[in-house]
Amino acid sequence: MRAAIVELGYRPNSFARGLVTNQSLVIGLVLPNISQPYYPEIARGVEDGAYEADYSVFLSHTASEPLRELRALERLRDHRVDGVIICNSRLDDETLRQAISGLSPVVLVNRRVPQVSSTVIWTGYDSGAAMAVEHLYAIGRRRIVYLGFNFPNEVDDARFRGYQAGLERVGLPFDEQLVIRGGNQFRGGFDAMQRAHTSGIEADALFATNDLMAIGAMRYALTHGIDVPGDLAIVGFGGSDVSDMVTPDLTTVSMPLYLIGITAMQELLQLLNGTNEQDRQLNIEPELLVRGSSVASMDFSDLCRCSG
Amino acid sequence: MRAAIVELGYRPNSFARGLVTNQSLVIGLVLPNISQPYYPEIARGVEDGAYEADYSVFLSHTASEPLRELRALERLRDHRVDGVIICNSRLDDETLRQAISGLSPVVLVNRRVPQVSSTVIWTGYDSGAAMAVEHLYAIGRRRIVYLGFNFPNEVDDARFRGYQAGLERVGLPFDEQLVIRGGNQFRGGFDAMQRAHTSGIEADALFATNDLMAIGAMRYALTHGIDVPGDLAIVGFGGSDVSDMVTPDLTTVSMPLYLIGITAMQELLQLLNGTNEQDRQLNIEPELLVRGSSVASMDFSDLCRCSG
DNA sequence: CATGGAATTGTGAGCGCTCACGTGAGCGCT
DNA sequence: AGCGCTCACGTGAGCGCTCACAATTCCATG
Repeated sequence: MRAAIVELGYRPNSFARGLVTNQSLVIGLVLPNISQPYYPEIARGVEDGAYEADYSVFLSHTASEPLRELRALERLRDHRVDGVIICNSRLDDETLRQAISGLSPVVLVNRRVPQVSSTVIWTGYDSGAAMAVEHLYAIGRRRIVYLGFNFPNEVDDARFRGYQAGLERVGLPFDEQLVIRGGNQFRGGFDAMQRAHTSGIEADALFATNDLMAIGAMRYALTHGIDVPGDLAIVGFGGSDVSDMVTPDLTTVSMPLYLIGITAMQELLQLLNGTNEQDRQLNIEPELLVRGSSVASMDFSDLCRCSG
Repeated sequence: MRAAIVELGYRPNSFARGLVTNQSLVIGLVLPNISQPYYPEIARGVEDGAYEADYSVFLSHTASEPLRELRALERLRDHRVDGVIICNSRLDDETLRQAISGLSPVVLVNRRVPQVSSTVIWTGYDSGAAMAVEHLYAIGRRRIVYLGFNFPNEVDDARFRGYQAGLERVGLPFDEQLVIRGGNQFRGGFDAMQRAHTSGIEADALFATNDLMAIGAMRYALTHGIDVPGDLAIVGFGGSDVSDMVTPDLTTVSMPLYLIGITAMQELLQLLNGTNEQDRQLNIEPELLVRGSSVASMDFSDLCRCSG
């Protein structure tokens, strides 16, 4: 009998099974842009966690458009997914609250919504930024620039608060003039640095809200006679792969993205099993990788983390 | 009546519908590693194509393990997906042939399997590599190193053949001594370049089989008194984001990854509609981005492609 | 040897949909 | 008015599974 099942290649029909059990063994992963840094690594964590637990994952890319995110969520509901992980939702609180309500177990990554029952995974953006400031202080820097986004963003705000908190902790005054802003890519960092430089800003360190902007700023500095880290120590945020391919290597606050992904998945599974109560909030702490852009160069091979 | 449907929030049950229609409006995307460069961009193309056509996509990451790929394919079959896109399959011909046979419409990306009915999307690795060689020849270089993988790989082979073809086309002799190999990451390129340098290789140009290795080699060169592009012109392959964040910017053969993804999806949709016959093979040609690592530096702002 | 209870096997309803079919209304024509 | 036609609508079977319950088997015990 059992042998016959194998021999005839019988495979249960998931539609029929789902129809009666009302579960699909599928979860949905919603993120703004799968081809932006960070997200692939989170997705990998989610995928690995799901694979272990015999779940499959729907990938929904929203192109950072709220409307598309909403449609994606609807589609997931129509497909009767068992749960959903939403990264950096672009929906406003009210819309998100409504969309979630029909979806049962939901894990939110890097987004907090009041009065919604869902687990939240939050990365220590604030503490990471404070860490960067303390590091720069520890190596003797006293005038630390904050390079942030030139548009409103919850995550950039959190890092900015962390920057301020870090200054306070080491006893440095906050100076509005040391805050510069630009687009969230390489070019944004380059241009912001250029404006700051030509307007004669006085600084000996720079903390950027993400790695690309830090690299852009570093590029400007190096091509305009500013030595890094001699004249200007630079720290980025993200821990992206690029950060150790530039010269000098970029000191960066590294987020454990894979861990975030797999944790989100595990939390979801526990919600599915009923092992966990709702409304948990988990903080995942980043880590400071000290490299050549903040500390005078050592032997290259000691710094290189690539395994080849 | 129609109003009542909307008002009561009725949504058809996809299980029941699937049970009778035998289609799921879902396709599977199988790839070795979602967090490696290139794949996210392909995935984005696939997702966008699917979204337009009201399809959802299952993401299956195989961690480059054949066994896991096989299990992923089985799971997709169990979920009754309507079609599958497989990128760079790690399965051997026979296993892949069997796995595919139960899956109906399949689009293979960067993998050709004899005697299997499936559409194949193939990137012009060979022609792209030849393009790189011709470019290096055009700027006066005559001793062009090939930096490849130190393990067997179909795609690296194709680029190597292209390199040889390029040499032949411009009338340069192939020299075994100019072929160096290493691991497929930054460190692999760095180390291979180091070995070549210490063993006293004579060369004025280098073509690497991917961007990371090219950047590794460039890093070694720059930190050991070899001027790039003065003494050594370097061309990479891939067109990854990193390539224009290093100094100097890396000349690279850029693959239209998004196009590959969306084309794969469109081919699959046509297979699903029966609009297309099986066994098509599509070639997608790469493009050479000439930048600072092969051509003496111009004003930086002209070279920067970032929009910020 | 009879009998109770556990273990195994068998049966059928129903999950929510689609699709084929049957019924009846509606229409234009003679 | 009567006929034949089309079209709208209602009805019911069946997709393949699970789960509750009935039927049967089997063994251990009095």
